[in-house]
Amino acid sequence: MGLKVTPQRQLLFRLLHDTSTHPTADALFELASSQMPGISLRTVYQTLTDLAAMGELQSFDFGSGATRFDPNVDAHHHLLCTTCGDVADIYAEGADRLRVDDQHDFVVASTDIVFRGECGACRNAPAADRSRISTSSSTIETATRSQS
Amino acid sequence: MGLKVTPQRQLLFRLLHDTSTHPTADALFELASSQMPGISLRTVYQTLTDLAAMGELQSFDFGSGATRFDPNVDAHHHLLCTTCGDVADIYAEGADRLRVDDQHDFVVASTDIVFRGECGACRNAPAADRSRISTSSSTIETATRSQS
DNA sequence: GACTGTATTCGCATCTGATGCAGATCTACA
DNA sequence: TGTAGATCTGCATCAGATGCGAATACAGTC
Repeated sequence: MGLKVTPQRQLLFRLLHDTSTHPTADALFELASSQMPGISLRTVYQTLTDLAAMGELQSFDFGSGATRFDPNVDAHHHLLCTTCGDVADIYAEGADRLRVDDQHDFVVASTDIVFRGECGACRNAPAADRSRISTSSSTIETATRSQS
Repeated sequence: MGLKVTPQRQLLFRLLHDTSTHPTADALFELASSQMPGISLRTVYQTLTDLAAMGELQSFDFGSGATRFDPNVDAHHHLLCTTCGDVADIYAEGADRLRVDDQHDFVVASTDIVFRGECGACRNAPAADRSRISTSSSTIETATRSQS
């Protein structure tokens, strides 16, 4: 017995897979609300939590305060632009050769790698434009907060 | 003009450097309160924020919901035990050979690497002990919720 | 040692992200 | 179609974190 198919779940699943950003629950709620007025933020949280528990999503926290969700469940890593807050998936070269030295008695289950820096769009954008960028994507709100 | 030397700052600085764990603001507040009753949680947050801004501390968020602070400001990485929530510093072999492929137009400023898994203490601990320890990890709590 | 300007501390209010709960609603199966 | 049980929703609530203003304490000057 899997999860029941409800319009809310269908919508959220579709929205997640249609976006290349890594939206927060709140950003997803905004998106969903525009297509299904009345959907509850509580439902968004619940659905995301369920999907993550089922392994259909990965969830991350890049220190912005809000959890981000990623429908890409492959072993992959992330680029985080500290200017606009955008997150991109990446398969980093050399990641499989990382080692924890033996003096640490530790069994590694997974390895999270986050490259922080500046994306091309932000580097090329005039300073004046940057604020515009950071308010126009769905990840925005995180970006503006992190700059304060 | 640097920061003024106050007893609160001296205490917090000492506590941070005396501990090998990576305490949260709240944990540090508990510690500080035992040695300086009356110290304010607000002061702890303020001091940690100041020190981090000055580069005397690194702050991290491993997805537990609470920011952790680390007086080790060298370029280093972390082991996170998903059972007990403990964090250890590590200098991972191969980290300097990680590459972001050229197709990503991205300038890397820093690289965060977190190895998630189980520490020796938890692996060797009797099962009965684990539940006592395990309340601090958010990943666990997420997993258990999803089953309800 | 006393004085003074200013940084710091502290308590309270408040914000954001997230979750618990219970009643209303809806899905899926017989 | 009827029904059991899952799901949705709104509200209350929690934790971590921060803003603000008044009280306090530090550090430099005399």
